[in-house]
Amino acid sequence: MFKPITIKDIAQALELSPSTVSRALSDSYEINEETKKRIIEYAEKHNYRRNPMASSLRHGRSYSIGVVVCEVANSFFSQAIDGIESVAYGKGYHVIISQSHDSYEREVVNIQHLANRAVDGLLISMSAETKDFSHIANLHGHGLPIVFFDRIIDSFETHTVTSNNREGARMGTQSLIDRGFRKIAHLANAPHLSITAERLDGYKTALKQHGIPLDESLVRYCHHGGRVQQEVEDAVRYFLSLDEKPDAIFVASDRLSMGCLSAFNKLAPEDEHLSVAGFSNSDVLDLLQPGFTCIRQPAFEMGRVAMEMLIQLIESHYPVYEFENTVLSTELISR
Amino acid sequence: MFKPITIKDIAQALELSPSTVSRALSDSYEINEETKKRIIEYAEKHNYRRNPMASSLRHGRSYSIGVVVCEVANSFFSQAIDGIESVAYGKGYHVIISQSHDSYEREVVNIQHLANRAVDGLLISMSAETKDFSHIANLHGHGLPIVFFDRIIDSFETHTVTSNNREGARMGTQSLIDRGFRKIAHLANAPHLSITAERLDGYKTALKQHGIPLDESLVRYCHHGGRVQQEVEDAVRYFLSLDEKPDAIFVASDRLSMGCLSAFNKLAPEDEHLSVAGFSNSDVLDLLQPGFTCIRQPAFEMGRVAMEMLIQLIESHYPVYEFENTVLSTELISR
DNA sequence: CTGAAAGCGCTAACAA
DNA sequence: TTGTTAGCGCTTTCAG
Repeated sequence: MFKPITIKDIAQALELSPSTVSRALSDSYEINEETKKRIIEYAEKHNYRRNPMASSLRHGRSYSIGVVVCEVANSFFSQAIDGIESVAYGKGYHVIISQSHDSYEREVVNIQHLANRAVDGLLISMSAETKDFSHIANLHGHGLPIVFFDRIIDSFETHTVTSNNREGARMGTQSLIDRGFRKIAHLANAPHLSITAERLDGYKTALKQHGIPLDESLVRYCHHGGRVQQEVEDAVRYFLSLDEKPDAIFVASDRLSMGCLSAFNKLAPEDEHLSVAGFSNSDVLDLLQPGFTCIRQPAFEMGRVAMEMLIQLIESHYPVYEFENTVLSTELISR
Repeated sequence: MFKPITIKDIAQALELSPSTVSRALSDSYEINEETKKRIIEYAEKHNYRRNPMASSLRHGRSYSIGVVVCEVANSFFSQAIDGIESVAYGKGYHVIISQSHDSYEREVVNIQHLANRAVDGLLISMSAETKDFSHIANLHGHGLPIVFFDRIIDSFETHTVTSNNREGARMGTQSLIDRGFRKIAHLANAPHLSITAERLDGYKTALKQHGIPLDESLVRYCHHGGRVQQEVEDAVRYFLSLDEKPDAIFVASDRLSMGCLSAFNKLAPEDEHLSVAGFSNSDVLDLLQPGFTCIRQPAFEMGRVAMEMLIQLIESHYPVYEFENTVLSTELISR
């Protein structure tokens, strides 16, 4: 049905060889200006576009990269994707987004799908469920360039980009302490995510710095990262059921913050109040909950940096042995 | 660097011809079960994957489709994408998502980028800015299968999927009327979008049915679809400045609803109240604004149907001349 | 400055 | 049941 014009067609029409046309179209210096002009004009007139598949096959490169995130309907990730795209387009790369929905199984399928040469490299933020990394190890072992961002794993020798989760969590928790709260709960993400441990650590540090003893019963994990609202509700209900209720909560993520606020609205009695601070890149949350103090990650920047690192890996002609672990700083937005 | 195993490698190792291997791997009936087993085992052991580029080049098909939406960080579109993916994966298609950010220019670039054989077909929801369709007309004219969904244009002979915007808007407006409001404003999307006209129409119908005269000054458009918060604030400020302020607003979209609620929070005096109803597929909005009545579109279903139609176009061996304009129904969620 | 030819990996006639 | 061959569209030596 859809039969685009090829280099051969142009060559025939202009009575030249395909190689000449190819060269002219990539603006080779060894082609007569006159001829070049003729070719380019003809190509434009018949709106020729290079067949990317043939080109890729020839080069052994697809000029596209795969991004694996848990979901795109998430301010943090969509901002990161914008950052990725901003670099990718500039360097002539395509971006293929794929969502794991925080399911291990889907993550495996998607990565497999992307991997075999359909992409030149992978930008991965781990799913909340993933504990076994062999699907990635395999590809990485065969030399597929991979950069991890945000939810990283350190069992691989490669570049990573994260934000300063410890410091962010510390600042967030401290902001609650500064407002006079002492019984501060922590609503955490899935336990085996890198960000979960780091943020928990920051929370603990803040408590320690102010001589507040850590109460393990005030820390609750959400194994599905809040994707299942039920688990958030369970956690909030648990907090509300305690003899000594917490007077504030420090929440580990965007989605959890939303879940937490809405669960609280639903479960708590009218007159009950609870102060919440947490990680969030959501404008909506800002807008609708003016009192909400949040830790903002430089998501766009993170995407940008990750993509730049990936391109560096892809385009390097020698194997790379030195890896960077970039840590960007977070920002406290309090009101 | 990354050098995956090819059919030729397998053939060599097993002392067979590439074609035999190829056939075995696509489970051809004409290959000896014994040989087939050997080949498949070897392939699995060395985890062979078919090079999609070569395969595509050969078939003249990429088995991937492009999706063009304004943004993914939007409940409606991310749900629609989930619907699209659910069908696509089942049928062996890849989904390449690209965001126009409601900019005409980016839409043109993205579509160009996707079009030339990198994809077998396109699923498009128009950007708010787009008035000129020649970039699409061109491709469509050359036979590239295209299905429009949600924000459609009817200057093309092809399938479309929308929801019943008129009826949704009518129900939403009526719900406000039922609650006793008479001065109902309408915060509309960009004027040249199909959905804008339809929703405006539904709003008018509801007013008419209840004998409320239409006051044109109560209708305000957002030319950037609410992407620029300023324009939403301007509209809200305008409503608040009227001598006869509206007592309710019917809002045309997700993003506008958020913008509107937050602008109102920001601009209106404490004691001022305003009832809002509007189109929205956002869970967050539901959660944080319990009083918000919304019109929900079957986004997932819309994606599903659009993708099925597209596959039908792609896989049809004859030119298709009969086109369907599917309209799915919307749902009123009131509280 | 231009052309001929080979080959990226895969598949499908055609032959055997 | 298996092999041979040609070619998808593009690029790049190598040879004029």
